[in-house]
Amino acid sequence: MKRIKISELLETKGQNQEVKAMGWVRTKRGSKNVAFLALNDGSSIKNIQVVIDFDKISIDLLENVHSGASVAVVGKLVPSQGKGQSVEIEADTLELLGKADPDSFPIQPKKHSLEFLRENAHLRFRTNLFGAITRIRHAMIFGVHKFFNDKGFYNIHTPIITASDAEGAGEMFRVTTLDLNNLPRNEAKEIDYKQDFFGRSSHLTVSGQLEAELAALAMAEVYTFGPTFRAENSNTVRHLAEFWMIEPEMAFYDIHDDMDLAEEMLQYLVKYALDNCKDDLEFLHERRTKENSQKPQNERDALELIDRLNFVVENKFVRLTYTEAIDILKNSKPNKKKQFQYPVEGWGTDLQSEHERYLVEKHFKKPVILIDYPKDIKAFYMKLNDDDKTVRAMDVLFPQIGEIIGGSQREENLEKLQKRMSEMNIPEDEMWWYMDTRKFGTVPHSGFGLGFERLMLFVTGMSNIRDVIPFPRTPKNAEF
RNA sequence: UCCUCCUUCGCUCAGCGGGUUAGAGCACCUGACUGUUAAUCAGGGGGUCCUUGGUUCGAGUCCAAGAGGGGGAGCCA
Repeated sequence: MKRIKISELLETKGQNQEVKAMGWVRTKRGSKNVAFLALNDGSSIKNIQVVIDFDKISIDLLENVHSGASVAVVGKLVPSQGKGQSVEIEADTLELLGKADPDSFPIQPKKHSLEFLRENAHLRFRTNLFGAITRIRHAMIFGVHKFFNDKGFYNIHTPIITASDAEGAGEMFRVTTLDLNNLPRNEAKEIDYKQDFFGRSSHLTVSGQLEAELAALAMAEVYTFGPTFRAENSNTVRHLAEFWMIEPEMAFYDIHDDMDLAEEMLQYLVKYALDNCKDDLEFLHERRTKENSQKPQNERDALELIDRLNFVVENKFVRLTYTEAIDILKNSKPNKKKQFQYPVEGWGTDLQSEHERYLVEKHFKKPVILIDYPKDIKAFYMKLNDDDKTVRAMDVLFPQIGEIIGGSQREENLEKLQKRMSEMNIPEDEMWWYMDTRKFGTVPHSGFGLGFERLMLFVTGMSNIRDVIPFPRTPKNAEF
């Protein structure tokens, strides 16, 4: 007999038809004549109730059925006599597939701390919370590809191992097959990477952008969606050493087209979650609301989760220049009252996260896109404005997350690019292939990077990035 | 990397200003209960109080170092 997914069973009318369900027991409740199993198979946040009548099934069979055990049930799908569900299965046979010894199985039908579940990341999929996050994560991945496919973008697999360490997006993980106990040296006593696997020094990618640019300057509109690695010693709720990044790159787009695309994409993806993950979002909404009610008034969310998502879908993002932002911040109450840890003094320094949070959460109360940053605090490939002081960079700032997107119009003029590279000590000879696109048929083009897990934080309302990726990689942690 | 807090049965947490046999809820086991909704009620078992060293007549409690973890900051997506 063929198994039917629980999500499908829950949508079906109970008409005494014989069905088979397989899954993991969430809870077991019993009384003298009858027992109830809440069964889950990952297809939905909802469980199906299995009714065990001791006249039909021996009570001994239930001896090893505890939370976490896997079972196969064959029985009749009937309308439920109880209140919490519309249908249930009256079991005719119950087969224990795998027991879960309650003395050692760590996931119990109760609230666990997120820290505890992180240490049990191999089993945390078995909880309502991580089931919901996992389904939403899948939907968002699918939504990303659908968005770009519908717009005629091509997906490009950019390399995960790269030999260019010129980009400066962050510290890199070295990739090598050299014997670390016996490193080959050249005449200058330096490590001789000529003898390494690729014949040169190589690393895990920190961004697919440069390669995506190469593709965009032929295919016009492309995007990458792949793993990205940063060997920075960042210990925060917003950083991972291994994360997934979405990087579109578009020929013939200027910075304004770039911002339009970023805004459209974020709204599309949030709406995609609202439309496709209703049950899971409602669960997360409830959870966050409960959590909120236990916080002091001034730390509570202004909007509840689903309202916050709707708000982003329905409202235009605010756009302003870095210079305008500095003016607002300089004249802001917290700055005058010296409540910022880093006072806003002059033009030219980067904004601290407290400043970004003030703009988004207090001043505008909307997502904000900042443009035209000072050139000295941004990367070499960003297009210089006519003022010679600022570049056509844009950052999208979100409530509670901070920077969710960083992007720019790229410098397409060869001479200007070379000048910036020499100013910033980027070796041109390693980047000959990048320069070639500016030599041959260069065009204005733009792109941005979206940290997928940061989007997941926003959509799920979770507060730690380690909880929105199945197996987080952070400093001192690569378990599982 | 810096600042700060935490580590007590399987889980979540109490534990006073050092002083008898270290507590509770959940889970587990036993029993009760006419179909329960993280069922309920009664009883039971379960602890190298993170590790090492120190102070003390006496340390879960105080001090030091180490390990692991949380939160904040920096770097960024």
